[in-house]
Amino acid sequence: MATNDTKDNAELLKAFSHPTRFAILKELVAGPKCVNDMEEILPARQANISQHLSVLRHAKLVDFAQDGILRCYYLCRPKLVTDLMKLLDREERLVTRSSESIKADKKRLAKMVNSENRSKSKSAINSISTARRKK
Amino acid sequence: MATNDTKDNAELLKAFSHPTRFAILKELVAGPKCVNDMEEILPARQANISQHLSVLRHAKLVDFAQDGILRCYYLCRPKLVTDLMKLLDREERLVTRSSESIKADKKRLAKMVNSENRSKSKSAINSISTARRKK
DNA sequence: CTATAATATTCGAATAATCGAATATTGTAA
DNA sequence: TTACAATATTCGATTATTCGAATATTATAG
Repeated sequence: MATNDTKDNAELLKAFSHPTRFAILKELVAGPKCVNDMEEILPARQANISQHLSVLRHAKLVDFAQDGILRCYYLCRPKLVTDLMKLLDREERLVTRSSESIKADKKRLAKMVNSENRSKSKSAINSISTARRKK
Repeated sequence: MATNDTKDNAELLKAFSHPTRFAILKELVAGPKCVNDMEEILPARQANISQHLSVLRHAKLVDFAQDGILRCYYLCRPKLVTDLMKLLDREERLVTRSSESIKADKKRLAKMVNSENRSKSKSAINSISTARRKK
């Protein structure tokens, strides 16, 4: 059961989560670009862009092809990046829930779990919280 | 044409990009939870979880319903969160590109742009870089 | 070789994020 | 009321990020 790549996932998202790096990725969605080109477009200095590219490289989000003196950067996981961008462009109405609707959910969930496995210990059918404070 | 929500997007992703916050979101995908419940599951102290929940709240990723003394947190943009999780679970083979393939791309792109609008200035059909250094 | 353009790296200083300890708040039961 | 359980907030101290300036590297033209 593959859990806890949580840390890796969080780390990957951290690479996305700086305005300049995000902008770089957005640029690269449109096609490969040299640092040259990026400097024209982004409000950041050469060294800084280089630093951010290095972060993106370590996150395995970009790579580059060298052409003489130029380095042309491209997305090395283009689907991940473009799909993430699309996700973020989507609008989603904010859900609001009442504690009653949540309790109803828990009841439903408990029932399902129950009918799937009648030998497990049951809990939290009426209480909204299933936990007791730690020692 | 809506550009530069870049900063907002980066900020949203920053909310995701801490291991504890990511873990909280993951928990909430399975259903609403009280802080109580989270403390049981996560390797973090009460105050810290509260702090992270506050960050998530400001990012409008979670909200809570109060039931007496309990606060039951839930995802207020569940689709965004679950779809993002799914994206991250996907595997994508890393693309590698040669500078030749990139040049070919640029040529193709230039041709398309050209045939769409013949009056725009053309550039960078043969050079991999389209930019000149700033002053 | 040498000069140069493109890019990377190093190094501090400034800023931001994180966490625990202590304390505050709040709803309810007694 | 008072006490208590659940949660939030505040406050520093620690650590991590970020950025610019200066410098280094590297490929090529001459």
